[in-house]
Amino acid sequence: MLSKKTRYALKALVVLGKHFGQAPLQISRIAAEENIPKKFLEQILLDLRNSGILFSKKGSGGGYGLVKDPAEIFLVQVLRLTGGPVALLPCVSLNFYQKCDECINEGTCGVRDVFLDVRNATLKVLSETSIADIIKRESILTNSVGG
Amino acid sequence: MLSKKTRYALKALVVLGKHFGQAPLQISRIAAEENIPKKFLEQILLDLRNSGILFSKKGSGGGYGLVKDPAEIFLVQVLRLTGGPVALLPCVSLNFYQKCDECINEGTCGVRDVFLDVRNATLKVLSETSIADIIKRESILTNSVGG
DNA sequence: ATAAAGTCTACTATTTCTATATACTTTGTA
DNA sequence: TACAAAGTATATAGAAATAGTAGACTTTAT
Repeated sequence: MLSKKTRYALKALVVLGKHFGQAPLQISRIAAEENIPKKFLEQILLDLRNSGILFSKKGSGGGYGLVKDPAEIFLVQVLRLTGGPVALLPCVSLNFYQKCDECINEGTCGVRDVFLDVRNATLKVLSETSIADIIKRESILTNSVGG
Repeated sequence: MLSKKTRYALKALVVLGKHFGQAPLQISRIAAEENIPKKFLEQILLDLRNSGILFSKKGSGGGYGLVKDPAEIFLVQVLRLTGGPVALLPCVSLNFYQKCDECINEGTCGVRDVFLDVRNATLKVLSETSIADIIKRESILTNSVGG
């Protein structure tokens, strides 16, 4: 499962994506709009800023905005920045690799081999989908409900 | 990430799969072979027995064995029995569905929509792969290293 | 009878996650 | 220039999940 941190980050980026190119948005506004605890969101957005995908502006009229076009922010990146797991086993992770404590021979481990396939399948979706795609999907879902 | 419980369960089932049709295997032997804490493994195997995929035999000469052919035990099932997550979001899980606390409209949530795709991709691999497949992969990996 | 195995329940320790608190800095504007 | 609006930074607390351990009990083969 994704952590709440990752989920909140995705939701916030979607909101920010909808306002790309406009004036920065305040944390409190995003928090209210997406039902996210404000103080928690502060930390998350700060992280995202420090990793370079958001800019911020202090003081009155300040807030956060996307540095890049939402079409260029892919979900893998967000998961990785917020520490969310892509792989289901540490020994199969590209960015957070760790040997499994109990494992005797990683090179011949059949379990590992299958979860490499799982990781690749997951990664394909997450690395092909951007924040802009999520926004598109939302508008499709909204319109198809409406009529 | 999979829990250790799930990992240990998979490893144990692979060992048991290799001995399918033969005399039952002792917990202590599986634990030793796979570097799994014995007491922890006891609980896990007991769970798997109570859910019907293993049989057990008490007393001297006792132990555990697979009820079904390893070719008929698929990884999805093991993950679900051991509580491991398949979906990355609760609102997208088939067997452990939960509404996301913060979510305002599930039906039009773009994040959810993407993670439905992710779930389907993952599920495809996990529901097509059996314990027997893992054993096959292991022998392929072992032989390709050997020569 | 005894020893080898599994059964069952409870408990504890550790870690990770989620959230909150507090004090500080920058910036716009009255 | 004071003040308020915003983000910055770090620490800490609380909660939940995970991992592992302990101990007493039951069944079965010899």
